[in-house]
Amino acid sequence: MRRDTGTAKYSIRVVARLTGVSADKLRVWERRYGFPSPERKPNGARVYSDADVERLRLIARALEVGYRAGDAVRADPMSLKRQLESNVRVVPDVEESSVNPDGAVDRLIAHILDDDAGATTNELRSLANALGPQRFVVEVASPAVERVGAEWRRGKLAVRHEHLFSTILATELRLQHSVIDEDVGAPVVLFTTLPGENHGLGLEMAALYMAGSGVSPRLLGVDTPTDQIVEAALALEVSAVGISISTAADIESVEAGLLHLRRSLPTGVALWAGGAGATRVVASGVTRTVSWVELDGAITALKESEASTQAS
Amino acid sequence: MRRDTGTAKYSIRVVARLTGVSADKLRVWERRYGFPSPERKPNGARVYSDADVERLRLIARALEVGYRAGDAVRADPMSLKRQLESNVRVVPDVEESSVNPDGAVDRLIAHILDDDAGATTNELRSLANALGPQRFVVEVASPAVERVGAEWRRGKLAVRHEHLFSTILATELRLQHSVIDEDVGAPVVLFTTLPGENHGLGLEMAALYMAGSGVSPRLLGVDTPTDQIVEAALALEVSAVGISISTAADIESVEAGLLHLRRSLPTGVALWAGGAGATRVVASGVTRTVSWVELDGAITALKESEASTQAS
DNA sequence: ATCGGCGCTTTGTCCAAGACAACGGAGTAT
DNA sequence: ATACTCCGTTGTCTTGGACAAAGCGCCGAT
Repeated sequence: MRRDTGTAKYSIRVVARLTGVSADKLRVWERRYGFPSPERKPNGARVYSDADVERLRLIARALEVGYRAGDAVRADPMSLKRQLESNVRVVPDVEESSVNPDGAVDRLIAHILDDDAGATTNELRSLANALGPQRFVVEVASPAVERVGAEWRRGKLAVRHEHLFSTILATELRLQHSVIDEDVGAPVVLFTTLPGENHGLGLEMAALYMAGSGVSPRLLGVDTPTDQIVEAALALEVSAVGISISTAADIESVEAGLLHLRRSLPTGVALWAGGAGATRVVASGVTRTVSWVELDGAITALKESEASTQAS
Repeated sequence: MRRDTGTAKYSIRVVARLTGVSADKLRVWERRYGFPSPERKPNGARVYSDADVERLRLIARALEVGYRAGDAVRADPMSLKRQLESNVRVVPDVEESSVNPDGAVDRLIAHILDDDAGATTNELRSLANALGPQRFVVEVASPAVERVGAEWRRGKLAVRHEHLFSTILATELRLQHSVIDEDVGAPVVLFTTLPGENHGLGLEMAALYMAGSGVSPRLLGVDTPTDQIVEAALALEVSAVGISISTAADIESVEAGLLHLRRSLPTGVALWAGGAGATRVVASGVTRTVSWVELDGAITALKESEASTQAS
């Protein structure tokens, strides 16, 4: 992302906020381990790059999982990334210090009940750093959204709690997303909702999930007319279009919208229907991606067909 | 507060958190003005007392109102307290900066027309970094939103362009917001929209603007029932509630909602109506903040009343 | 084999003094 | 009045050093 016109530069304070690594730590790591060694302004002030921030986030993740600072900072970023993705706990058992997605949702609910936006944000951020994009979406964000809905139906949470949580989670999802670098050759997928559908959290989660698995998501916001979806898909030359459908959606208009989309989109462009409301979708030519595993399958299939057509 | 020993002791880090005065500032004030001059642990680490924290809070409030640091730190605490209670504003309010969006908005429109999300993001980010939160909102974000609406009405931009731009701008606004740290003692303001209102960009802009001017905004998302707004306001102990109203809003239900809010909220809690649709609002007890200057005025008034009532 | 001490190492935070950019006020020239 | 320069103020950044807490590894005793 954004590497064409001179990469973004960050001061030490901004990097500290973006990565959760204190300014003191950044300096002492530089002194001891040689990374990060940012450029300097004429007066000596450190100027960090996007690449620095990205690698620092990786390191922050490693630390949360149990790596030792020196090892994580000195490690080769690529292999470190592989290590983290292979999901291997370096520290064997660990009385589940901070990385316990199960208790995490409980903690989040408690913070929301307290109307404590700051604590909720902190919890989400450290979880996101520890787990990485995909696990964060699958193990935290998605269950938390369901749980909030359930607690609301049980009457334990008020509407305002749900609103507050949605806002905070959406912010965190976008923040995480904005830091991920895009692969240049990655297939592009357009995410949006049909007219009348105003629930956008599913889009944000899907987008972050994709961004972490080598796909370039493009968000078009909610409540988009079908012809506009088609136009955007053509203009962006996307490989697939993802539609998020909530439980509250009117199934008939959804079906109609999906069929219209399927007819209007080029056959080479896949059409995915995700979200809790997508279980009811039966339209042909539409891939249902209700669970994250299914979404994963769709991504894999997309990449494969991409690779094969590209070979021609 | 006991005599010699036994009072609570705080490390520099804790004091920074407690008072909102950064550790750097604490040290440099000590060096320059002689206060605070805490005791030391054998190894030299500073140990602050309750009295230090109390006086620092006072100083922080004085700074907020416009005192110069050196004066406030050196001032006798008792007379400083009296000064603050007498509700005198030292610094006159801010002169409105000249609205000069350069060609930035034009460039943004061009990028949106190209469906170029990356370039749009780049442009927005560098503008935000260059201008700072408030000027970014006033001189870029706000005019750009208006301009996109105008171009859409002229038929130059399609709905999808507007959706795309809204998504990107909202992301950037939240990103900028997340980098700002909150003042501890800052008044809290709740931002949301009334039921039926789904346009949230105004909220994001207002929130970022506020965050840059010493107020802690709390976003509650769009389309919130009035009783939920009231509950949230009470739970968060906010000083004001900001309602964003778009041009498309139904003026009658808006008026009804505002009146209901005004009746249900404590009299001490201000009620602001902002956004393009707020020009038509006539409800009494509601402060109209249609322009950014008006919002500034409301913020100033809020801080003043805050400072005077806090003298308990 | 397991457990409890005991040093060595790692790591994060704190310290001191200095530098400087951003800002505002005061004085001066146009 | 307006614009300009100069200077004091203020907050944040810098370096390199110090150290406490926690982690880690080793060793001997049970």
